[in-house]
Amino acid sequence: MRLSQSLIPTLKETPAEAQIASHRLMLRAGLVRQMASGIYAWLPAGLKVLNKIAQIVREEQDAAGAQELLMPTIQSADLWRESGRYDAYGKEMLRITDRHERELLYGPTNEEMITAILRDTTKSYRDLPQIPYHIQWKFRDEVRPRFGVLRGREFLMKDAYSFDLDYAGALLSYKKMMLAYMRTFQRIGITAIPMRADTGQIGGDLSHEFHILAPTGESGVFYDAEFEAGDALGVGYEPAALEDFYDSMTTKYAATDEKHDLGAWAAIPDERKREGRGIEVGQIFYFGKKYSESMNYSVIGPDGAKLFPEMGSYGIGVSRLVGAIIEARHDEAGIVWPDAIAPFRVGILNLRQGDAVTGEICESLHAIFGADCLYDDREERAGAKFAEADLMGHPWQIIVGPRGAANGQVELKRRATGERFELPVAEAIAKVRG
RNA sequence: CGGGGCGUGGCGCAGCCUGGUAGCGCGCUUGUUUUGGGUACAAGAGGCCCCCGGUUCGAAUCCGGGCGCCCCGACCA
Repeated sequence: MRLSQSLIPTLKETPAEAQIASHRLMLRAGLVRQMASGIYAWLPAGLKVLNKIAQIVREEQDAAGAQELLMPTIQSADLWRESGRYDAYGKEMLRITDRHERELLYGPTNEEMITAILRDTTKSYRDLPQIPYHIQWKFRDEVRPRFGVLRGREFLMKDAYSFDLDYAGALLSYKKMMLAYMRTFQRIGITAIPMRADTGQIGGDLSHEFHILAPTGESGVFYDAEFEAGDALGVGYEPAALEDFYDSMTTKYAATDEKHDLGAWAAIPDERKREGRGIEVGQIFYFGKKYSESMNYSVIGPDGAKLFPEMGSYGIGVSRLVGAIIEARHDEAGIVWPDAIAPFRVGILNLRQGDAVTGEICESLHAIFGADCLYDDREERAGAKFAEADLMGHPWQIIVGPRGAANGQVELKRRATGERFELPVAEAIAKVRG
């Protein structure tokens, strides 16, 4: 992609409304534009990040045995009356009336709808277990939207729902999702820690929140340093491995300030105590038969008797993750994207636009990296290009100046560490490719 | 939902108190200059001053109403 032809409206100055780092940087780096309070348009670079995160989430959900589908954003009020949540949900739910005076709503979550779908399509115990999921926009009419996409009203969420025949099955689904989540966050390139949580609005009795560590996080978190060493990508879904993994996640201490237990905390050796701030980017729940019973969803068991499935639900805030990752990964100059989700893996900086030698090298690099690179081919000074590349946070920068170009050398800069290497073009390419 | 604040070119702001035909910096366009960390000079373009109503010879400015947005708190993927 050529920067001169792209729709990436970077800003030199910070818009007045943006208070926290991620919001400022998302606006300045041209990822989003606010369209209304808590409602954002995703511009090309922002959408690339969103899509890359969604793709990792999707791959890990699939690996855990979940199946993707897509439910609508608009739902019927009647569905919510079945579970009793239409009245219970309150003003956060955006209620809509159509031309025939039918009551609709913009979905804040999908337990009712997915239960209705399974109720219509699964009749026998042989049809379960199932873990359907989708990645869809949600709307919650927050009293006070803030922090950019971290607390928007419209947000993109992955929500999965598990349906099992009994408690043991439900617990297994829960454990699979826990592993899928840890694998997902690790692949994205951030540290996330599961913490025991209240079940809130959704109801139930087993739940974990996933917090990623960021100095500006909304909640205080306390955890055992051993979480930092975990490697979920090395864990598979075989029963024994899954069991061990789940135990290791749930027996170590981790809590938000709300649930902090001073007694248990005291038992941890001082050198393993970690305190910080966290941003919640996901939550998983087991809630049993709450919806299957209230919505009269049963399947016929092996003995011919009705059986109400055991359910759980599993959310990841995809759009929130974009903001949360930036909170965790930025410096004074701008964003420091993890490699896996950067909008562009590499930025190419032509320090002397119009020069035949630098131009030729840049064009060839551009041809090689294609959509994975952003070629700064603007008629700008070197300083401006450096500043924008740092702002946009490309993991790698290939800096092509007249000095080195004459000798076939370019400068490779690693955004995260600031390391620079003077290299022949071919070696720079190889290094970026890893 | 309680408390506070703000709406003036794309962005950041001044002007408003003490009405008199709108200004600064950045960005944008053109030219010259510069050429490795947001360059300098010059010439330009761009504004229903959030909306409606009122007061007045005259309203960005005063008065009334509305809408939008932000911040603090309570609440939340």
